[in-house]
Amino acid sequence: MSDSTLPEHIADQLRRDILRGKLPPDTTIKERDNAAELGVSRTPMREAIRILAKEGLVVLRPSRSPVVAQPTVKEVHDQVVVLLALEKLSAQIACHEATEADLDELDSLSQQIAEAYDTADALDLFEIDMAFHRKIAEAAHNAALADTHRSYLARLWRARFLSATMRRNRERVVSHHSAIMTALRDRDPVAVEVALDQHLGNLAEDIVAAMEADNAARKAEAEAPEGTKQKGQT
Amino acid sequence: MSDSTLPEHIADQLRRDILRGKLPPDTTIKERDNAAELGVSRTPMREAIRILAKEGLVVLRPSRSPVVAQPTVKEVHDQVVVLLALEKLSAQIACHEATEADLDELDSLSQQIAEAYDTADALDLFEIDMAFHRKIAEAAHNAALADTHRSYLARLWRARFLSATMRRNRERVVSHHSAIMTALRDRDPVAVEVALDQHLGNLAEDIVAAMEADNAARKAEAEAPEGTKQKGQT
DNA sequence: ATGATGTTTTTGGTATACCAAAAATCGTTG
DNA sequence: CAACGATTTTTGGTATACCAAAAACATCAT
Repeated sequence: MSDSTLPEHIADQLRRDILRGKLPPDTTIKERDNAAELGVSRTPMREAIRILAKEGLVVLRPSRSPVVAQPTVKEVHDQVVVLLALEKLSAQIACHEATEADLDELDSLSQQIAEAYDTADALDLFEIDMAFHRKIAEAAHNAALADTHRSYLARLWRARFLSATMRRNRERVVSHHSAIMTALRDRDPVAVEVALDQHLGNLAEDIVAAMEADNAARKAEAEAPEGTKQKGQT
Repeated sequence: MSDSTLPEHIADQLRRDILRGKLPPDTTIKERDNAAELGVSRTPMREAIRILAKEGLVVLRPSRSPVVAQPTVKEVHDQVVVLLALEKLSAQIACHEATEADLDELDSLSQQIAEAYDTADALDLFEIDMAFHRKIAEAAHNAALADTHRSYLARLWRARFLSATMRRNRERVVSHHSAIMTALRDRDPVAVEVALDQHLGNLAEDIVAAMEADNAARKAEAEAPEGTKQKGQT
């Protein structure tokens, strides 16, 4: 994923910090300070910020410091709807476009998830799961579709991560994945749509629940800071 | 559409030039020269180029001048597939989310097209048509969906324009639009899907035909250039 | 004390200068 | 004459300097 260009590196760095919660929502990203902190100039930092803005992770305000985006529940829900639609479309197209190699790779990924489910670290597991879904999009052999799907997957990283760590359910995930796989193997567009609806249909509400829990936790923490509440951050 | 920021203005300018064919595919966009030409500095020009790159209108190459993208027929076709899917999704959601005001606006746009079809300039007409389809996406009240849809609409501007100017068919367009409208008024997701399939289903092949014709024309011209080609590229 | 207003400071927007990598050109040599 | 290589030139990448708008702050008048 890491491009070799400096702004991409910076963007990757910031993205990680944002998605992992190190930079909580509403944190200002001052291009001067952040650039200095990373030992780079404002120009590439600026470009990196634009990349993240395009991804929806930070919001730009005219003549004001960009801030880490705080997506509302509705916004995330809306994005999940689009992600689901894109993935369903991908899977349908994949029914007549996927190569055997694609299906084998999907099998492999699905198997990896099943094997690693109990042993692996949640983060690693999550990466494999993302790879599985990304691969479905790629199996349609439609570059635009895969691109847009990947973009949504990335944008929803944090929300999906929250949801996934909250309710891990091995049986559900594994059986859903295998249902998707058999439908793809059968190249049956209807079955694949059903399977995906099943698997991702609850994703929206899971994510909503996870976000609300997270918001509540964050709010509680904000209201009871340890000791003195100094104004002014940094 | 015009944002008030300088890079956006530059991007708009370049986008027009590219989409209208003033900057044909494979033209290099040298940030120094182009910036000087517009009387701005390299920094905003650079940013503008990145915007267009994100939209797929120009391709960036490491340590090389960006060039105007020359999308292959397959690439455009793939994009049309996604656009169609997004618009169908929008319309389906709009069936239970659209307000009366949304529907009225759609009516108005659809009417404008019918009225202006024979009198208006093809470009104006096309703008209205784009507004109609964009409004469908907006009627779903899903910001992410509308955004992505708009991005595809913009990206396919040139291809759709080629296709539209090539085969103008008043009856077809008008009746299709009214079919879409009635389906939306009835808030009937199935009917709206049928109507959109009808309207946009042939779009893919229309565009393919138009692009092939355009490519042939361009190729013929390139093989018989009129006289001197000055200090150009390639 | 409070609100308005002027000043200072912060910060993003833009221009420009400098650098390094990659082409293209030209000269040299086998 | 061709092919290889050094040099020059082109061009994007990066750093920095300057500017303007907006927010924060302080001061003054009511």
